[in-house]
This record gives sequence, C-alpha cells and structure tokens, in this order.
Amino acid sequence: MKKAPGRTRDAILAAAASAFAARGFSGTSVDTIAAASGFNKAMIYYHFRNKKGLYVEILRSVFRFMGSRAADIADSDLPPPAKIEAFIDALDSMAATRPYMPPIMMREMAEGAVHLDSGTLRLMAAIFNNLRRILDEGLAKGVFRPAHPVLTYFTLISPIIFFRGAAPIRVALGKTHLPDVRVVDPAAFVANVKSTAITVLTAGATGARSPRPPRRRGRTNRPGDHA
Amino acid sequence: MKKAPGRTRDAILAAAASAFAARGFSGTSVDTIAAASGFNKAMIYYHFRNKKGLYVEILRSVFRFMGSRAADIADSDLPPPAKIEAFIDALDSMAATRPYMPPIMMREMAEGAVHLDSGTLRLMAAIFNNLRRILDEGLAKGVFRPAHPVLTYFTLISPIIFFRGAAPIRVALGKTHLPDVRVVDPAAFVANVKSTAITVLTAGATGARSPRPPRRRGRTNRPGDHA
DNA sequence: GTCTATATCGGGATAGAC
DNA sequence: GTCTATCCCGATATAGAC
Repeated sequence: MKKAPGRTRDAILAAAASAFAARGFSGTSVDTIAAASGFNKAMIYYHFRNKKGLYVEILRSVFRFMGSRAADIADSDLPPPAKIEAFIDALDSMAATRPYMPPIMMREMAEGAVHLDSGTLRLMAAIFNNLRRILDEGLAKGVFRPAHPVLTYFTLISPIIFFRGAAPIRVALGKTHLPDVRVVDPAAFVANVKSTAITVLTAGATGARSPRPPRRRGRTNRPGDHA
Repeated sequence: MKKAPGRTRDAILAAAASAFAARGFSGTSVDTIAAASGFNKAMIYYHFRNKKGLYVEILRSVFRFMGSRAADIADSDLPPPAKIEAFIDALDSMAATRPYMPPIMMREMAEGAVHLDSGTLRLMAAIFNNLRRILDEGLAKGVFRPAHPVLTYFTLISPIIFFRGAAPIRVALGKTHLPDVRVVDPAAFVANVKSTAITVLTAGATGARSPRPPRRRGRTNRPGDHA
C-alpha cells in the first residue's frame, strides 16, 4: 500500500511523536508505535537504530525547526518588538501545528534533558541565542529596556508551552470540575502573552519612539470574562 | 535501624517522589525506589497497593498541600494584590522546598492527567478556584481589572513551575553551551513574575484606591511592565 | 524494505519465612 | 513489619524468510 521513498520513515516518526508526547519515552512501547504507524515493529529497528535513536531523532527535528524559525526572525528586518511578537507567534503556531511538541518539551525539561546529546543541546542553545540577539538589538536601538535574557526566555516560552501542552487536562477539568469556566481561546492567550512581553520590554526604554505602543487587541481582556 | 511508626512509609514516599520526578512514572522501577528508600521492594507493596497507588498518593499530597495553602491565602484578610503575591510566593517556596513538585506537575500536564482520579482532580480544581476567588474579590473591590481566571492562572503558574522544573537543564546548558550567560537568581525571577502579575491585574482597575501601588522591588522590572 | 517468529531480560507483583 | 525468592508478563531487540 504505502511505498513512497522515506514515507515509511515519516509515518513512524509521526506515530512516535504522538505516542511519546502522550505517554513519554519509557511509557511508550515500540509495538505501540509500530501499530500506530501501520508498519511492523521490525521496521523501526530497520529505519532507526533503536528506540532511543528514534526518540532523539524527533527531539532533534523539533529543536532544529524551532531554531531555524528563530534565526529567520532574528535575521529579519522587522523592528525588535515585532520580532518578539513573531517569535511568540512562531512558537505558538508550532505548538498548534505539532501538538506533540509541548508535551515532549515539558517531559524533557522535567527529565533534565538526559536524552539530549551535545548536538541537540546546541540546537536548544541556538534558539535562546536568537532571542538574545533580538533583545540586544532592541536595547541597542533604545526600544527595549535592559532585561535578563534567561528571565525573558522563560517568561515567553513557558506560558505557551504550558497552555498548549495542558490542553487535554484543561478540557477534562473544565468538563468535570469547572463547568462554569469559559473556554479560553488560544489566540486570546497568545495575544495576552505578546502584549505583556512587549509592554514589559519597552517600558522605560531609553529610546524615544516606541514603534508599537502596547495596546490590547482582541478581547483577551474585557469586562466580564472572569469565570 | 529505622523503626518509628510511619517512618518507613515516609521514606518510601520521599524516595519515590524524587525518582518519579527525575524519570517519570514508567521510567522508574519499584526496585529503584526500594533501594533509594533503604527498604525492600516488598515493603512498597505492603504499604501501598501497587506502583500506581504509591504514585497517586504523592500526587494527592502535592495538590492537597497546594490547595490548602491557596485556601489560606484566599481566606486571609490581605488586600487582593498582596494575596496574589502570596499565592506566587507560596507556589515558588513549595517548588523550592519540594524540588520534585515541578517535574511531576509538568509530567502530569503532558500526560493529560491520566493518573489523576476524580478526587485528585477536585484538589486541582480547588487551587484554581481559590485563585479565582482572589480575582473576584479584587474586581469587586475595584483594585483589579477584569481578567480571565484561566488565562491568569496559567500566566502565574507556568513560569514558576517551568523555571524551577528546568533547573537541571538550565545549569547544564549554562555550563556547556551558554557559558557567558549570567546565572539567574530564583528570587529575582519570582519578583519579576509577581510585579508583572500585579501590574497586569491592577492596570485600568475601576476602583480609586489601589491599596498597594504596584511598585517594583528588586531590579527585575521597572517602570510600566504592565499588559 | 517488509514481515513473522523468537531470544532475552527487566520489572511489577506475590508467597511465605521470620 | 520486614525480608528473600520467585512467578510471569511485557517490552526491547534480533534472526531470518520473503
């Protein structure tokens, strides 16, 4: 049925990503992945060295992709605040497009990145460094105030990853124990993260012109959207 | 050597919490926990039903503790902004005192809370509801603007959990790939989360008197980090 | 490249002595 | 309450046919 070159590999990778996201590395059996991919278990060992090899391959692609997007944004000619917004948008759209990313990232964080070889760690560091470049540029241009890059990094990344990654538990809790809580639109959440970031970064900057005054768009924050 | 009543149980719980945090539920073997606790594997099955029973016991204690702290704060007579700060402080001090908490929470989020029975989910919901009470009180008193509780919840929780939970990878990355990055003081990070939260919540509130004008302490944050 | 066995072993769980 | 010994399933990994 399925014969295209590299197709098998991709099917396995896709199935594995979802499975690893849902149940973690050791919680996922190779048989499960094989079944989900539509192929046999032996194919996994044919295309990848072993279970960990498959897992690391996924991690690498995740961080590589994020790193290249971050580099594109940092290299662009957008003004720094727009770069920050683009950075957040990119992160969120990746999380939305590839729902396996947030859980996998959360698990790796919790695990202390023991599965990450030096090359993959470099990819992670690259993402951070691109954010740092944006911050430095904004500072040099006088549109950002000084901000610790690590602190900023976590403040931007964590809400997106957490919100997207916690989607299943969020809806489960909403249905059973918090039925009166209005569902949160992901776009509203992202808009909120963006406007928060911009305001924090631009407030008190040395430079005169704040190229994009922090206004709220969307109805993230409107009278009466409390519970 | 160790004979005090309930001491064995506690030793097992402590060893299990660390192990589960580091390697997850299925990544941790019962033998490992037994060895770390100083007891034998059979003792685990004597004191707890099975591996999952032990795990759920830990989850329950975590959420119960957080829930009771949150309730205390919500019930206190502090002004709402101080309650928010106390809420954040409590969360962070729990994460600092019990380093196993952030990783376990991150893993449970990623897993969609499949290990959580209805009772434990109620405990989680209780934490959220206490935050919501604080927000409602602030709104009623005119010191907070309307804010969606879920959005606020994630914005407060995720940076703390992420930052504390990612401590191992943070230092590892810092040493190997980002040697020039200044180490972030957890206290500075928490201060930043607090001042951001307060400013966001109080900005544009209807009420006249803001019982605690959002001033920043520490140098994490300065003029106008609202949004 | 893809499949069907199958070897091998780790780990959850229990029996039963002390 | 605590230990040793053991059962046994499930999961990684491989051999080898097609």
